[in-house]
Parts: sequence; C-alpha cells; structure tokens
Amino acid sequence: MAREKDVSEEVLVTIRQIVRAIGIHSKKLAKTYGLTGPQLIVMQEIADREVLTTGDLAKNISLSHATVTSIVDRLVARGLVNRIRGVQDKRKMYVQLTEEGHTQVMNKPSMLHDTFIKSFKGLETWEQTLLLSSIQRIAAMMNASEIKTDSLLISHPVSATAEEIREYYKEE
Amino acid sequence: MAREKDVSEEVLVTIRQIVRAIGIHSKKLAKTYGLTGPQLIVMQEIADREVLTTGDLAKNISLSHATVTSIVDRLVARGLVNRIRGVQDKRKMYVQLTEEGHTQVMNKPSMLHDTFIKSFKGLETWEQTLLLSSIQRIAAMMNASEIKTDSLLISHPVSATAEEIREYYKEE
DNA sequence: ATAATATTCTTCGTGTACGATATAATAATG
DNA sequence: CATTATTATATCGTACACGAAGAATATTAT
Repeated sequence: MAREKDVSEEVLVTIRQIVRAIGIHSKKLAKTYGLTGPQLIVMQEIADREVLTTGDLAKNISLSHATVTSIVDRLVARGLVNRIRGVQDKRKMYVQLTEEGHTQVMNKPSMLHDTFIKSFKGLETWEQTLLLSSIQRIAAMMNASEIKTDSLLISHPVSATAEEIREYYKEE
Repeated sequence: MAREKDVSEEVLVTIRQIVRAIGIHSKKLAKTYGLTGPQLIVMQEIADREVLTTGDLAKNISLSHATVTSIVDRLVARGLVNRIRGVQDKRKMYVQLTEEGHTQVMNKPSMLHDTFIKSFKGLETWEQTLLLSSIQRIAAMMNASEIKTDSLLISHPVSATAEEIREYYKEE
C-alpha cells in the first residue's frame, strides 16, 4: 500500500538519481582514466585560476574546505598538483598544477558522459536555458537559510591577485 | 583569466550546490534529531512497504545494494530496523521497522529544510511540474547508457508480496 | 607590547556511496 | 542427480563530504 509521494519528494528522488548517475560515471572515469570526477573538477578549477588558495578553491567549486584538502592530498601524492605556502601570509596555502597536471587536464575526458553532453547540446538554446534555470531555481530555494560556515554557495569565483601570485615560493 | 563555462558545466555546478545543500541539511538533521537524510529515506521506504528485501529497497530508492546495507547496519544497531531471513528463499533478507522505528518515522522531520518545502509548495502547480519535469529530463539524459549492474534507475517500486510476507521468521 | 580574537588550513571522526569480490542459496542444465 | 549458472546479500577497499576541533599565523583591542 505505497504512500503517495508528493512533488517535492519526487524532486529529491530525481536528484538522487542524477547524483548516482554522476557518481557511477565518476567511478568509471577513475577506472579507465585514473581521475575521479571531483579530482577533475579541482584540477580544472586550478587550471582556470593558475594559482589560488585552497580556501578560494573550495568556495569556487562549492565544496567544504575539508573535502578539498583531502582531494588535493591525493592529487599532490600523484604529482599533479603542488602546494605552495604563502610568504606574505603564512597561513595561506596556494595550489598549482604541475607540468604533469597540466598535460593531464589538457586531455581530460568530459566530466559527464558523452551521451549527456551530446543530448544536452542537441537541445535548442532556449531549452538548455530553461533546464539550467529550473535547477538553479531549485538550488536557490534550498539555499535560502543555509550555509553560514566557511562557504557561500553562490559567490563570485575568486582568484589569487597578481600581487599574491608574486608573493610565494615553493615549499621543499 | 577565468575560462568560460558552458551551459552543461553550469548544470553540473548547480547540481553540486543542490547536493551540498542537501548534505548540509542532512548533517544538521543528524545532529538535532539523530538520523541522517539517507537513513530517513530508508526508513520511510520501509514504512511505505511494510516489509521488503534489501535488494528491492535499494532499487526503490536508487542506491546501490552496498550502500543500503551499510545504512541498514546502522539502523539495526540502533534498534530501529529488524532484518528477517526469508524462509522460502533463504538468500533473501527482509527488513522491517521496529516499534521504536515506527514511532521515529512518525514524527520524522522533513527531509529538505522547511524553507524549501515552503517555497516549493508556494509555487503554482504548473511551476512545480515544470521544475520536476526539468530535472527528470536531465536525469534521463544522464542515464541513457548507464546502469547495467544491479539497479535500474527508473523502475517501478517493489514490495514484498503478501505470500512472501507470510513466509518469514525473525532471526535471533 | 601583549592579550584576545579571527582567519586559514589540516586532522579527525562519522556517514555515505560505489564496484569488486566473497558467500551462500536457489535454479538450470546435462 | 551432480555440476554449473544465477541470484541475493554482505564485506572490503577507496573516495568523497561534512562539521568540529586543533595548530599556526595574523589582526585587533587593550
């Protein structure tokens, strides 16, 4: 005698399905390519900003600082990313791609599986916009009163300033 | 010199934000109420079906069998759920709420935070439908060629049949 | 100057979440 | 009826993902 699910519950279920599809794809990536989805996201963001602190990195990609630290740990262990201690402010820890990291991110595979990208790009522009704005609206409704810790879900991406970039040296 | 993100990438980012908001809410639930989001989902599904196998449970809520096993482990440890070995088919493992589990699920808090529920229910019906169908469409595009293992993302919920329900006994 | 406060990052503990593999039981096949 | 394949579940190892607490540094107040 299955209970009726209301629409907001169905939204949740669908989100879980999406998350799952992404997760499964991530595992597949890790297996065939060696990098998981989150690792690729991190590397892509670092590539985009050249150099930035782990805190800004976390903000930009909407993950907690703790999570980013552990992902960066793995990337450092594999020689794809360097950590750089700030000089001006020694609390800060900058991250940067290594040579190897650069080449990896260059031939990076698509984050979502190709069928999705293909389907999505096959849509009319207005349809893509509609879908994007729909989920953004859902996201906005969820954020309303949340997130007061060290991360803003909706924020402007942050890069290291030119000045900051000048002010670092490699840790041994 | 931030690279331009294309629309499909923005979709991903937004999904990550949604997932994060849900995760944060889940932690908050766990802290104030003692049960996380996934644990509530599992209990709600068991409540809806009365009795069902862990396999069907996993299918119904779109999680892998392994994941569900570990969630059920915790619920059993806390005396909210019972595992029941099938008699007719001894491979099967049924799950059922305990007395305590029932009372817990009765006064369960809402899975999403109230602000979302409130905002969402404040929308016109057609708007709710639009949002739901939008994310379902995204989900469909992602599933296309995925998921061949032990779970179908889109499937009819499964309950134990009356016959099956008659055929069990409690494991000590 | 120095004590109190705030920022930045890491470490720790818990809880998902998955595939691969193991184990057991049932069903299918020769 | 024995062997093999299939099914159902659990276990293992890895990787997120988070908040809380800790350590180091910087800022502010006294």
